[in-house]
Amino acid sequence: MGRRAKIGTALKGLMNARGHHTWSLEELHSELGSVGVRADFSSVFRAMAKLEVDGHVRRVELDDARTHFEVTTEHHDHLRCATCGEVAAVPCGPMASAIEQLEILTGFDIADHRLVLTGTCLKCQQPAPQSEQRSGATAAGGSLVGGIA
Amino acid sequence: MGRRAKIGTALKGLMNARGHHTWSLEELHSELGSVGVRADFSSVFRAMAKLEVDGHVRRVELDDARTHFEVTTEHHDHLRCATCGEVAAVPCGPMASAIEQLEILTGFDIADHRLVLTGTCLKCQQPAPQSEQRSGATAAGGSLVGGIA
DNA sequence: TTTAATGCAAACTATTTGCATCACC
DNA sequence: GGTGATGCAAATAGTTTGCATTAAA
Repeated sequence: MGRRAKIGTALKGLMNARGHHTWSLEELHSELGSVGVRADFSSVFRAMAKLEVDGHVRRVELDDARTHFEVTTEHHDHLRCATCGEVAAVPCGPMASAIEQLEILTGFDIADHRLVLTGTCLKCQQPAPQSEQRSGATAAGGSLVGGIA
Repeated sequence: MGRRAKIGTALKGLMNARGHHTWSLEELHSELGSVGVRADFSSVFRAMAKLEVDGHVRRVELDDARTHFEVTTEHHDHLRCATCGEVAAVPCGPMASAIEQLEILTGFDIADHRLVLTGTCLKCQQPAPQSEQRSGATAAGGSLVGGIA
């Protein structure tokens, strides 16, 4: 088996340490650096590919043009704040009946779905009490939905 | 204004001639060719950018890694057959209550959503009567949903 | 003449791969 | 020694831009 799985391990640790969060390869790479693990970008890429195959992470398509990853949990959808960039996980339970209706309507046998919601999070709806703005998807957040992980 | 809007016009014609369909730049480029209009890829790119700004087309993010376009109609979501690649439009009405629930649940003010469904279309659910399989998103289809355009 | 459209080539971004090397069993 | 992990560099894929040219008002 693997004799030197340092990067993969570090990546898993990193991702698990942050609660729900989605990561681009670039974010993973640079965060890894700031945790003291130097690694080539391609190594991060390959480690993530492996983690994906092994089922530890899942590929997430936001509308970012780049691939994001998240730790594998039960299926859920994503809600992104257009202001601060925070990505929250939302349960997809509320979608169930909509999907059922769509199956009837279209005759498709729907196997999977991907929902990306865009909006404004609670914090950013405030008149900015102490300038809570950010621009990357670097929030520690995800706390909005407790029943997910 | 434009003095020579040939490509843009041809593109609009092409897209309108096909009912609902989503197009990648590559598809647009090659289809344009087979309709007899030679154009550089970058010209197609720019023409589409213009059509988008002018509101004639809309950018669609499937999970394809490439950008797709569709003629602007009322907001709807997309359902892709995993077998034949056909992309159908589905009304997003059934989503309304789900989104409402999610707003309450998360506190987000949801402004927009994007839903991509994956499944098997009616044709491909059959035992393949006369081998109806394709692999690109080249269906003339979209007829499944009448109330869309 | 002025302006937008076009073609060609090249830059860019993000991802992916080839290959030699390295660490660990 | 053998196998997988890693780093470095380069290839890809898709998109986008710079620039000179062309066509129409």
